Amino acid sequence: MTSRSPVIVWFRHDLRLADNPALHRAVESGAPVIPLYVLDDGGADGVRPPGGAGSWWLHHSLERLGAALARLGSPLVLRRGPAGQILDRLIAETGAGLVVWNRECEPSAARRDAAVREKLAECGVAVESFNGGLLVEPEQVRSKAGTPFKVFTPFWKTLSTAHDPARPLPAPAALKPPGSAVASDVLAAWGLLPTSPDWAGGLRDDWTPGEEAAAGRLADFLDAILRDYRTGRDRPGRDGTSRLSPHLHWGEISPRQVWHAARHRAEAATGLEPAVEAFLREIGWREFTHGLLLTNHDMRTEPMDSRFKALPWRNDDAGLKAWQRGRTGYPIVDAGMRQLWRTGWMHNRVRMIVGSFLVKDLLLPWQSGEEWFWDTLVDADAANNSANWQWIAGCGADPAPFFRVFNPVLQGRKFDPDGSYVRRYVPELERLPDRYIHEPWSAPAEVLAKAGVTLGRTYPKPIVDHGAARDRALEAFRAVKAAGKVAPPG
DNA sequence: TGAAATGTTGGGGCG
DNA sequence: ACGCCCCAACATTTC
Repeated sequence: MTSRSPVIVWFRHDLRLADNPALHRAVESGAPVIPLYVLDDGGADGVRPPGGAGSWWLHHSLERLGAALARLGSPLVLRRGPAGQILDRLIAETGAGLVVWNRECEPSAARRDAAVREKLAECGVAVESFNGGLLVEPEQVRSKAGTPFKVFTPFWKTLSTAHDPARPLPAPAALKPPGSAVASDVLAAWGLLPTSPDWAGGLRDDWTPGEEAAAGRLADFLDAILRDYRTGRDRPGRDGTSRLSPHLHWGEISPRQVWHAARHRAEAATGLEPAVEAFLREIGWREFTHGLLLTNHDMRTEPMDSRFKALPWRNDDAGLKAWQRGRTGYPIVDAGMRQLWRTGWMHNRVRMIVGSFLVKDLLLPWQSGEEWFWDTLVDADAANNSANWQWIAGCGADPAPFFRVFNPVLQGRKFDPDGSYVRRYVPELERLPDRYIHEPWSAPAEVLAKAGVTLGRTYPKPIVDHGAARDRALEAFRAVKAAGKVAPPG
């Protein structure tokens, strides 16, 4: 390959300049660089297109990336359609001799990439791929027996001690543009933003997509939030988590950047080590769920513990709708679902509570929760979303025990003791005293009246009785677990 | 990264 | 002073 023959950098979930191995490789080659993003929203390759909230994020992230690439000298090329065809055409137009990308774990994307690679090889175009999205490639984290870990803790112990995540690569200083301009779609014409109605106001208020904002958020988190992370991360009414999930999902920041920045803090300041450990452990869960995709290709739809296929899920459209819209009558659940609907994100503690409520209290299939989250979360991620739903349903790898049923009142009292989270997202309960904020149905009539609450009118009555629902779930789950058990000898 | 039921303990009121 | 009971606080087990 001559240095005149351009290199195509195919961007996917790596919408950044810094620590981007594929981009770095292209720039190092000295050849002209053509940055490309392909939107395959018809799902021709079998890759699930982003949902509504994800599309909103993608639009803005591409906007930022495009501006940054243009500043460096080679604008981002946007094309729409099946990736293989798009690449063929672009290679024909530009004479590119090398295509580079950072690898994806999601099975249909990996299949697509393998097919593209093979097809390009036949035409004499080289492909190089890199690990840009994980601390360590999942194939490299193995038990002593050489098998993938099924339990998180030993996985993380091995990864964090036996491996040393690579140092982040610098962002390129400049890009050599191709000889002549390459045609690109206009981003606005992709229709990734909502129009009628424009429901993205809450997303705009809470989020700034893009690499610069991601780096800023990491710095703020390390400066101001990390110190109290171990308790603060469980308090949804506070800004106590990193909120990096959408930035990580879209690759605006890499886990290696996060890892090294956090480790550096732990070395520079005393007393931070436990907080850094707790935080990086969460990054570890991301690694773990991505690795699961390698051996569980249908993790999105099929329970990893196949006994759960027999679970007698209910069919209850009204219940599902009440859950989706935050009208279950349980304030902490409704606050969570409304935070999701309004801002495209939900605090992790509350994700567990609403997940438990859907799967255990309503006995509705975890897949319906997965689908709703896919459409509404800005950080919706094939690995995390599926694995975490399976975790809460009890059918995943290293799952929550089936008998662990969250009590929405106790969880509310414990993690939102002053009711600030509920009041922010369920304003019709704003004036209820703390004592009743998580269980309005047990407030005396005069307290409700004084707070302007009429149950069943201004705020729903609970759609299920938690105690009874818990018993129902335990019975259903116990039967399923027992059915698959091998009878003990004797 | 639970909750509820059940068991244990120890202090204090009281006869 | 002592035994008895009550019950909160904590620990254990069970789902």
